[in-house]
Amino acid sequence: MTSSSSARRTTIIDVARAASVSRQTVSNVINSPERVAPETLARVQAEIDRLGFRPSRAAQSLKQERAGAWGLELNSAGFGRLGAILDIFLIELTTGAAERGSHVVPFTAADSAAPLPAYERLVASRVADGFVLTDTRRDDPRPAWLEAHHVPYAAFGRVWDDPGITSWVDVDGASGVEAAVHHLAGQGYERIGYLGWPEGSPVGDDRRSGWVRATTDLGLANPEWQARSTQSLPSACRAAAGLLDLLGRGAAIVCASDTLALGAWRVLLERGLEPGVDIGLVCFDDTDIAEALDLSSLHQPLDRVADRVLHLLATGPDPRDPAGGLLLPPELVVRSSSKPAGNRTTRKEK
Amino acid sequence: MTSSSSARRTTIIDVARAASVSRQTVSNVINSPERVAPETLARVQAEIDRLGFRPSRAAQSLKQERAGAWGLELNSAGFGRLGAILDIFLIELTTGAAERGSHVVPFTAADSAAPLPAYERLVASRVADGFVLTDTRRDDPRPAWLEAHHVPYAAFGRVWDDPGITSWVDVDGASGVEAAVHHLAGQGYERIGYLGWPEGSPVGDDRRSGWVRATTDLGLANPEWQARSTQSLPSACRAAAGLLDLLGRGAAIVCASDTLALGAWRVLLERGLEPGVDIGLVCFDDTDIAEALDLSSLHQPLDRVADRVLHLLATGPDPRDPAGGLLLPPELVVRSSSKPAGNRTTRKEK
DNA sequence: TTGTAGGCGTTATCAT
DNA sequence: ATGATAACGCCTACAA
Repeated sequence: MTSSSSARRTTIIDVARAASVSRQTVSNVINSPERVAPETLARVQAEIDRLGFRPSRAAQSLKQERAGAWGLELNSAGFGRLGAILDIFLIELTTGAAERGSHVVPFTAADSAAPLPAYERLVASRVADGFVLTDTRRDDPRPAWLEAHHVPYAAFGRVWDDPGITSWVDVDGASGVEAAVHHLAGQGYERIGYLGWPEGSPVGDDRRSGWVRATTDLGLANPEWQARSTQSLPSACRAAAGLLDLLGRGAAIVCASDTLALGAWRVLLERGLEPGVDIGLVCFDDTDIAEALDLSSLHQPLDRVADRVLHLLATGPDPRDPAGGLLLPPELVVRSSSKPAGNRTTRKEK
Repeated sequence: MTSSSSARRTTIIDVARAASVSRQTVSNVINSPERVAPETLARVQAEIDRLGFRPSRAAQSLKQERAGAWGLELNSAGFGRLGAILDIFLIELTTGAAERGSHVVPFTAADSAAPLPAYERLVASRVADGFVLTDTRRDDPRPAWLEAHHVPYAAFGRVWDDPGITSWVDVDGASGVEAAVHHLAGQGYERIGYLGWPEGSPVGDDRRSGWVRATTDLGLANPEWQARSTQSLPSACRAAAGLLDLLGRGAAIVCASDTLALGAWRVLLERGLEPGVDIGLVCFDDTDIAEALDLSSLHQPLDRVADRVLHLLATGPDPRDPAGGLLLPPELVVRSSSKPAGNRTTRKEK
């Protein structure tokens, strides 16, 4: 960095002087160009460009009584990192906010189990006009608090506690898994198992329900063909091994996450089976791992989620959408791990 | 979200009225408590707490002519995501900034190859007082531009072009790899190879130099025992396979990244070799993958990097540090992939 | 120790 | 079409 300089940035007054108009006219050129004579407009605009003038955000905020920023709690799940999904979501959100003339202000709560003080600070100091919530959970204290304090918010993830709340967007895990199952069935697989998380997680249960629905619809249902595992690799390997014992070769597995898929992938390797040849594999969340392992996976449309969240923040919940928030379907990215089942007769040549 | 309310937030005047003092006294209570009579202080403080008053950030910024925020370009490498390192760095930076009364303002450049307009906007509108740079590269236009415009900045990553610039912090890749080699040698490994990136990347070359130095120091040097690969898994697998052919069982490999390690890990599995038993493995960047695969890896001290970056921003480059920025050593996290070489005689029982 | 005055840069309102 | 005035909330300097 450099010595903090003395050179004051140019203000609206500098522009006004340079263009020989009042500062109000400069303001009009920026905010209501239609009220300014074309000739004046051009002259002032030229000075604005020449001097590189931009209104001070602080002065605007003060005058307009809005910060022009949305707060985003990082680490609201308490993992100390965003993870592959929120990582990308943050970028989409930041870009989308900029397109709408706003900023994103990330913050962390000292105690992720009791985050409200952090929200309160930002509201009280008027740093954020509202919030984007992520990692919503059952008994999440945030929506109720924000409602009570009349603070705008929109959630990436369902607001579970109150069906009356519609200011959320989520990815439709059930329909995603459903699509994956249909895809695998279309590739010729007839035994399609599910490797998911332990019961009780809303996201996990949602995804599993897609497997139940799709296999039932297709007449391929078998409640035995599933296993549950936490997000640790050893656990995933154990679960995948058990599931593979049940399913046998020529079957397919849909995994609730890429970590689970990594476990399954490892077991396949240990057994000399090749994904997409001996066993079909599709996982959720199109992360680095899925890409690296060339696994078919369900890609979350995070750009659209971010767009919708910003829209909700800007306009409030859509009254045409009274029954609930918006569910966006993930997109299946087909890679080599779900090649047509016919391929499995051909042995791999590596 | 809720209807944007009419309830105006409490201001310093509300507090002044409630406590029957002038607004100036309230200001003093907050900014110079020592100049206020204890009794008055308590009374005013009580009202501040009761009303939940916090100074408006916009008004403060306007008056103090500083935004109280540091800009952070997301996606400056153009990948569309932060990645495992910047993900955590962002959280550390956000937390550290909050401790110092500032915020982090993330932003993206429309064209990550020509990011300066985005920086210029933030400076001109006084949204950010300075910037944290990441993904610094050779011929990076940002440091020079920021210097020229007297905008404070500090980089996570060396500023390569100008050795006179000392406002950066980086992780010492060379010494990290060196430590890894010494660790492996201490575990009894005698053939220690290196799986790195193609020549020409500053970060990669730096890490490789640690391998050269350590193996030379230990008398274990063999320039043949290395392979180069891009960050794609197939490429990593090919390179790892070739390296393993050279090294044979009982050797160890240090990898420049976790993706490369994933490739090596895969090849081991395919050959029925177990990491930490038949082949020692250490990788850089202690990411999810390293954790999931139980690989020993070099953990970057991102909390300290963030702390130092914020310190640099607050105070300017340290004049006691005229020779360059600060290199922090990564910490070796030992997991099962670098168990003592003696273990390799015992066959795995799984 | 406390209070008063002025201004940071902008925009809305109301004149001209 | 353009300009003057006031106000957003706070803080620094100075006055009492």
